[in-house]
Amino acid sequence: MAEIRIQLPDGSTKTFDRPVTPGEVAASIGSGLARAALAAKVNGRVVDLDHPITEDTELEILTSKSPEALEVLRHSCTHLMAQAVKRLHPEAMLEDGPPTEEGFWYDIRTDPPLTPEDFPAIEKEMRSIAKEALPIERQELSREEAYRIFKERGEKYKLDLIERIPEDDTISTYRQGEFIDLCRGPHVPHTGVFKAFKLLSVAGAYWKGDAENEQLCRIKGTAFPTKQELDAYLQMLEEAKRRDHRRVGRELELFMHHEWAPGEIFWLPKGHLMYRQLSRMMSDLCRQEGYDEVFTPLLFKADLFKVSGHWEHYREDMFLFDDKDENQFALKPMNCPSHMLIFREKKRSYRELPMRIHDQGVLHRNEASGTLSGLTRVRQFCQDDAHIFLAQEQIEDEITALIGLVKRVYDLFDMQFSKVCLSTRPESYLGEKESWDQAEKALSNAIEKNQLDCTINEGDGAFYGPKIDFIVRDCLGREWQTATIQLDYQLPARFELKFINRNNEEEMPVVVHRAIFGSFERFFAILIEHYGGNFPVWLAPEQVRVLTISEKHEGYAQEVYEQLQSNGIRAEKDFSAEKIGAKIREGRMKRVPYLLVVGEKEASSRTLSVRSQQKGDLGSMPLGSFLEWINREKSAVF
RNA sequence: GCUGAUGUAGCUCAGUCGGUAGAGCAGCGCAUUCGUAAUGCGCAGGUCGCCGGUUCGAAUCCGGCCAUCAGCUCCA
Repeated sequence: MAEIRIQLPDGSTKTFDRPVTPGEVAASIGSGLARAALAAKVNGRVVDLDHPITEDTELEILTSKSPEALEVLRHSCTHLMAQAVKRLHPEAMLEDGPPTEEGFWYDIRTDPPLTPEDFPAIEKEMRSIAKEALPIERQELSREEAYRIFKERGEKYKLDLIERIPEDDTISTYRQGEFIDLCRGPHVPHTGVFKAFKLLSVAGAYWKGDAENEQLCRIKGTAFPTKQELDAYLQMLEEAKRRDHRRVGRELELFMHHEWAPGEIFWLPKGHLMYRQLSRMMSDLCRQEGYDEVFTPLLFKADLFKVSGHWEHYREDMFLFDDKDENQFALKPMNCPSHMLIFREKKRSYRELPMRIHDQGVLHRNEASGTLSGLTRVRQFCQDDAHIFLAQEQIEDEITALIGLVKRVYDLFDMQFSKVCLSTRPESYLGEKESWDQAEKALSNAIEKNQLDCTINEGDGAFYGPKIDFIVRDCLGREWQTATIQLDYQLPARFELKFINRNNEEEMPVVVHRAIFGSFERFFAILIEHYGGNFPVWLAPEQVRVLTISEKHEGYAQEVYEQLQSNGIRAEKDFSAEKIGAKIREGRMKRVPYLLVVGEKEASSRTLSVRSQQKGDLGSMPLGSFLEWINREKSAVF
């Protein structure tokens, strides 16, 4: 028999005179490695440790330190959990359980549904299975055999999964003790490797992601190679909760909700001030970028939406009602139709293009009650919305500039996109295939020019045009769409828009829908979590707080306070009878960027002791120097 | 909208077996005048989400509704 040469990552080679498994290779290198091994990478593919190697290969033994092994560990942990659930609830039916970025989940049908109260028992059973150190064995089998096994076990969801496996794919199962699961693997070698896992939540999930189907229990959990890593992760989750915009919003009195206005926001003085700052910043920016700002009606006769297509495609999400004369009215869910009317109001020339209209108007969408959440999903909101009317050949330059603008704005807040997606022509689309191709090309060229790392969502565009979406994460890792750039051939056609081109002919413009923040509400939420409430000075509702050591210094402190006020600084004062430690604590908890301590020393030398929220005690300085300092920070954006 | 959970003072949360409501913080008052994350004492504060039912009696048990939370479907 020919020798098998196995090349290891350090460049060394091992030869064997018979087929081997990665586990055996690991053992031949050292018993420590064999113990630490969770999986292996053979010619770049992650496989089980008992995967047979019959020819020359490149091999890497994966231990808990590699990200691929972590994924395998978590995937295997779904089986551990499923086995535990089956032991405790033999009637449970399993669907699917993949690893995720932060852990794993498994969709399971039980009757009654599982609740968090079941977690301790399941975790206990999981620990006991881990203790049993059951070997995990792969078996490849025929479709019929697989079908028979899961039919016998009453696993109807597994049968459906088998039917959905493509013809020529290998079907495999993994067995550990009495438990068997349909799975392509790979998996860890035995259940003894699980040292640190935790079940986190349970929620409903529609079977096959279809709202028409029954719901299964999605149990989410996470697993790590060591207890320390698990604890660190759980602590990180706790800290993320402290940054949650709903919590910070309440603590800092930025906004509130009331059960009589579900999905709507009461902006309290401090939050409203910040909202206005953001709004003003965006208005200024848009003006600089050649946009004209407008404000348009909130309430329209249904006729408008019949023309725009919203009546047909969006009515379910709109607030509708009749006036006294029984005309049907709707609150606008988007600004685009009004902007079409503005464009159409008079004859337009090619000289006006690109014509850019910015609108921060109030929008209402009747979102399903279960989707509402804090500031991220609301029923009334404003966007930094704009529509750009342009000629087909202007698309690429305009989009290139737009992407640049989006990047500039997010840089300003030190924010990064977790994803940028280009969504292309869907199966059912409107307009000419040629103009779609051209538009998609223009978008991808613009993306390239801006060196954006972009995922292509084939066929995921809107029916009216392709689009680029910008996604950011909140503190809990959930993804939200914020900025968006969408091309539209549909609305110009429906509203019969035209302009007179260079050749004195009528030509239809293309419309670009774009938003940079997306909605102010959602962007606000993400900003809060991004900064953890520690806003930059230009945005902070209270920029400075003057604290007195004792009431003897109130005279001077008042003078300082008035000077700050007259210099346009948003200052507050705390002249209460508390000790300075308590006042500092209070000011820190309210995230005031600068606390100015005024006592005997400061009063006699006419200075201030400055304490920065970010940098701590900065020592004392004259008021003039502080004003200079804070004004520089304040103008960081404007 | 769907599944599950939750709803007690402004906030965070106790409240056992069904017997009529409790803490800390915040607030208010008084004392303290203090040097960089909590001074002390006192007072006040509740239609136990709402409606109905069971019961001699309901925060507690049952039903309906509302809201919130975790997800799902959908979306900025």
